[in-house]
Amino acid sequence: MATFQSLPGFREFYPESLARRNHMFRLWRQTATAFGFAEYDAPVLEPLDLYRAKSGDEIEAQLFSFVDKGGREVALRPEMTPTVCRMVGAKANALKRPIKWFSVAEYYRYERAQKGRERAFFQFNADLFGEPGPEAEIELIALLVQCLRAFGLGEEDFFVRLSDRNLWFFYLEALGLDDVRIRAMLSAIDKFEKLGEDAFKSYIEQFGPLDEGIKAKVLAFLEIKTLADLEQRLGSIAGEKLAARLADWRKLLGGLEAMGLGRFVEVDLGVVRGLAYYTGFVFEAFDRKGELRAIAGGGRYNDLVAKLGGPDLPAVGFAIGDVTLGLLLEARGLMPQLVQASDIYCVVGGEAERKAAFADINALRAAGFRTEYPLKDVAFGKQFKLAADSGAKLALIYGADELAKSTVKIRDLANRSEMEVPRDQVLATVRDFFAGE
RNA sequence: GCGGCCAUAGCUCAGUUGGUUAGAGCACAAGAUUGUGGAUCUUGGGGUCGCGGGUUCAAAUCCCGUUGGCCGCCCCA
Repeated sequence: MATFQSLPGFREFYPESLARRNHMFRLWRQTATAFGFAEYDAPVLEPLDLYRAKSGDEIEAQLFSFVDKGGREVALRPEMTPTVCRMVGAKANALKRPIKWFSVAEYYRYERAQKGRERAFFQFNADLFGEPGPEAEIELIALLVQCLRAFGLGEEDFFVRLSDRNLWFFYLEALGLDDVRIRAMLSAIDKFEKLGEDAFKSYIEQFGPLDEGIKAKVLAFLEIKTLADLEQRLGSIAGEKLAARLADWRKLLGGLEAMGLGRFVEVDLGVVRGLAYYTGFVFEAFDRKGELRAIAGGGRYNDLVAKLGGPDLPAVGFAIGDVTLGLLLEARGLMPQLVQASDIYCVVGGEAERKAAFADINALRAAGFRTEYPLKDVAFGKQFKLAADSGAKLALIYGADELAKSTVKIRDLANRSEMEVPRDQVLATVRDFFAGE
């Protein structure tokens, strides 16, 4: 038992788990690149004020923050959004629109670790700046869906819940609620699933009694499951803002439908997303069985770039975490067993044969073939077992017989066939073999 | 930050009402096996029983504290 343990919520990645992590990173990068997003990176340590400015003082309790030796208040980044807003804001005028960026990075939050939640975790982050219309949401939700489908997850495994803070705002406004009550209502709606209908009804009266008719209308709004439902509910309510919003909804869902992704997206106005700075569409991805916490979340944040000192720049973004997605992939058997398989295993007889093998081993490795050999003398029989264990496709046999003839025996470990080639043709023969694979 | 359950080998676990030197399977290593395969058999290494204190002639076992894990609450950017 180790005297020194790793800190709570911080994971150590042994080769097998690092391979799984890299598997995720690889598919995320591949997918984002295919969507035309460019990768960037940024500092792990930031001024504490960056997060205070974005999320308020309460955020500090959830941060790994401290005073550095220069007396600066700093924090390990808990998310990428403020950083990327600063970066984009600083060069907004020089960047081609739309700005489509992504990153894969580690984040740190001082929270109690739970299933699906660690104190240090990785996120895939994608953001699109400079496009105010729902075209941006189409692009991002399509990317989100594809980032999950790339692992082999299907519509039976996950779905995206789509909501809209603007729609709520305009709707509640049309129902006659003032600004303060609208905000209270949004926070209540966020808790609706947990509270249940009765607790919800009393919760929303914390700023005073509320007309039963309004309560009923809010609850009915939460029932909405499709665009047709939404159009029907809003049909009786006049208002330019609501009409424009409805047009955006049609465009967004129509676009996703046209991409063939309609079956992955559900209208669910119960999604409001926390304290957030979100200003329009918001969305979250969940596993279908509802066993895990959110796989991904995001939305529009049109005010944040300006709030952090940049120009007015509309933006939409989302993040996928590695922890919950990892759990889902494990549960669905979609996390491949990524063993480090060799290409070639060299079976060596003794010291003289080893020296002969070394020259070839180095040449094979320089040519990019993953080549292994026993570091110390091992019985021949055991070496073939080691060769099989290594996952190598070929065994190169350097024995006394071969050395005498200046040849090497090459064994195809899959079909157990063997051939003998002159030493100077080993590399060429191996190249041919792997080229033909 | 709050509450519940848990902690024995790298992993999964056994360990009787407190009683000799804490065990098994898997994994790892060596041998059987000096030229051909994921097998088998034999052997071996590996433990401050999470850590600290207490009760006792005697503690893996009982008590207290602490650290860590899992689950839930708060939060979830």
